[in-house]
Amino acid sequence: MIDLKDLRENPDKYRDGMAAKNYNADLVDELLDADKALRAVIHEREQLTAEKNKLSKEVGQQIGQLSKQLKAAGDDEKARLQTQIAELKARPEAIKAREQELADKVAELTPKRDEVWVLVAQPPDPDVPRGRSAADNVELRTWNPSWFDAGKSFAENKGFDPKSHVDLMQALDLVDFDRGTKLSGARSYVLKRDGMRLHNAILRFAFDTMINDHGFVPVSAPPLVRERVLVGTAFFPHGKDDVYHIANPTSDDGLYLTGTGEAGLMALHMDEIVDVESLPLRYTTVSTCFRREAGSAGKDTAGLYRIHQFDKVEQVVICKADEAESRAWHKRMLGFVELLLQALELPYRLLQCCTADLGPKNADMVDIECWMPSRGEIGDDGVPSGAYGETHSASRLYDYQCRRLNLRYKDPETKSTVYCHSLNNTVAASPRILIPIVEMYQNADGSITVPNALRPYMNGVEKIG
RNA sequence: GGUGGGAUGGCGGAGCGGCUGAACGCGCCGGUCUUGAAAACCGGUUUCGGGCUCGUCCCGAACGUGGGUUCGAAUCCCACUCCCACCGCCA
Repeated sequence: MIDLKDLRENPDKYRDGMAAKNYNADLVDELLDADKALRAVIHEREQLTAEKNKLSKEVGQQIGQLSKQLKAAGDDEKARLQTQIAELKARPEAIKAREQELADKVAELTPKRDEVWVLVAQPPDPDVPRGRSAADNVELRTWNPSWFDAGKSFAENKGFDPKSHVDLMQALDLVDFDRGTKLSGARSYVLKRDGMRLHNAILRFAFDTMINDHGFVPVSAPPLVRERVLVGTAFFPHGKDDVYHIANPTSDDGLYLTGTGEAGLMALHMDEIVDVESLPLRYTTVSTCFRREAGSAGKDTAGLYRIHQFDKVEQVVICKADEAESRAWHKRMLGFVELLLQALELPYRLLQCCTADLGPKNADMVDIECWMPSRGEIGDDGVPSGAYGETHSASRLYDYQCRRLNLRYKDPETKSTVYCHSLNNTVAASPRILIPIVEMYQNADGSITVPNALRPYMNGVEKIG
């Protein structure tokens, strides 16, 4: 949700922001018009109400007195009192009629304004590269473990051609797609044996680093939430198609399954004025995430890349409304993930998302992509080139989300209540991250070496298969 | 699924037609006292909207949300949303 005051003062910033994100910029002017119309009506009504109140104070008590007298009065006095009361009542009653008209108008115009308001996106920051599509994202930097030279092919690095995670894991009975589909349809899977253990190991490792190394507060929040939560966290209305709605044939509890732990973590303090001393709030959670993947039909249908349900360790930071602090946290949160991926010795790159790839709520977003040998173009020899695949996404939202969530703190300097800033980033999403792990750690014989960092979480197992 | 109770400021909690933007307590801020602190005492401390002579300024509105009654509603009536308790059912 954007700041309407700022919109009135800098409409071009929002028009341009919408255009940069490939959204309909006309919505900005629709919002301006709706805002203007509503305010005009509110202003007139408020003035009338004020006048009415003033009159009440002046003549209201008199009317009360006269009404009492009327009851006790004799016939001749009755007529006089009645006239007097009628005269006194005339003005407030005239106001009332007009006031009612205006109140009706407010009731009509407010939802109209709100409907457009939630659709206007946060403008991208000026330093975010402008682009037309994800193809215009900019690589910031890459990292590779000592044993992997990114300039060479997988075979040149390891002495054999890579198998895909699907082939590797199926051969070792770590995953069962057929039975997953039997139970839950397309994009479903069953993890088994050390496949399930590896999945758990990465989640536990990621969760632990956030708690033990970076001081985040571990949380378990409901993944089943009210609509209010998803509107507040800005997943609705834009992303409504991608969310599962839970309902019975006979009743609808109005609950939705969250697509990320971010929703629950951010909504924890919805409608609160948090103590400024408690900021920045740093939360981490591990939760199952549900996504309908509407609109991605036919994309990444094979394997564990794009699935309806997965588990994710997520980090969020809620801090003071300070751009420098917000930006610093963004960098730090990316750093936490880099440490994790380096501990896992997975090649990755940081990708600055361009304006077109941002999503409505973000001012800035940096993705982290891990190298996945099975992705990319398939060569003449039938071997895929390998490619980076998105595993993490770090968003900087300023107060856009907290404004919707009505999440504020009292600034001791200015003594005013201000909306917090919020940020979020993946720590580890599995099983997607099993793809680079399994594929990078595969051996010529089809076995999979367990990354050092995960062995404590696998009861010391060093190799699968 | 059934039956009750409730929703008031940062928090707790009064008020139950005009004197209430709202008692009282806690918290917080400032002051007095003190070498300093605590205690005590005194004063202050809601949010939202609008205005311009942008000032620690003026005006207005708001007691879950929306409507109604009334000259006047936190207070009465209706609907909705949410919370709580008990019973049943399930674990």
